[in-house]
Amino acid sequence: MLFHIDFKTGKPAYLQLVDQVRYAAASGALRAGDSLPSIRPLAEELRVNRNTVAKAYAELESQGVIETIPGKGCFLKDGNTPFTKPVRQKLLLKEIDEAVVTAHHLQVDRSDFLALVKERLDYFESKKERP
Amino acid sequence: MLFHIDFKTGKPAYLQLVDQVRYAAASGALRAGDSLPSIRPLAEELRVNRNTVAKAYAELESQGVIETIPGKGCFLKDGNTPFTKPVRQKLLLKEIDEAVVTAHHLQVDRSDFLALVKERLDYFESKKERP
DNA sequence: GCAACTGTCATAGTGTCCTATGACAGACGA
DNA sequence: TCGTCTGTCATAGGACACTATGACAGTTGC
Repeated sequence: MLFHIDFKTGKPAYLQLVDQVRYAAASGALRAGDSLPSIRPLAEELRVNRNTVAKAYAELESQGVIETIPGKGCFLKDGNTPFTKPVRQKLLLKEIDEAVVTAHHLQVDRSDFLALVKERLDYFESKKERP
Repeated sequence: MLFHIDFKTGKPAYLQLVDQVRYAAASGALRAGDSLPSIRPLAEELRVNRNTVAKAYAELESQGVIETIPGKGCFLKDGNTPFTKPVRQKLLLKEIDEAVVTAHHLQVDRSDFLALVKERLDYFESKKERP
């Protein structure tokens, strides 16, 4: 099974699912046009309410990650964002800054940090190439 | 004024303050041993309840960022974390992965992403050197 | 057309997060 | 010692987030 909910973390179930779908898309486990599991069976498998899954899918649609067609299902969109390059970079900066600040408090130095970043970029890239 | 609360974002006030103190520490605006603004005056300046500031400071203390001495005040700790290097790297991976996944969905490619990371690292480093 | 599937919406209950008020205890200086 | 500063704790109210239930609407295949 591709997705899993951890009820011990305190993080809302629907957000866990959102993250996992985003992760699956970024790592190539899901590709543009792929259909996502439909709401009711997935809810049953994850032991959550169907509306919890529906909320996750709604959030993903608002983020432009998936497209949902009532009566048919939900599908992964191709990655075209509606934002211009400067806007996209600005959105990214927020998350990068958080990581940089955390690195400072964890006393991870520049070279270690960069090595970690490259390692993760390589990891995602390798998974996309060999699905 | 060093800190500011934006009531429009929906993000809890105390978390905004936590982020700003962490940011200030990482950028060198606050240094080890510096005393933070005391709770009541800061609360008044930020137009929040004093317990909201207290909660932020409590959170920062639990993160090991500051040290609070009842009756005296709150002070920035030196950055020694209680974690071993592998543990610290693992904690960082979570945030790095989030940024990498977001970069994928925003279609920011590897070289642009790395450039942004280096730019931010440089930025924080320069601020630490010239306070 | 019917049955079984898809997602959607309105509603409600439960919990918890966030904030605020008031009273308390330690530290310091006049 | 007294006043005033520091942070702390207990409590409570209000808002909102999260989840759940039930009824609804579009799509597909028999």
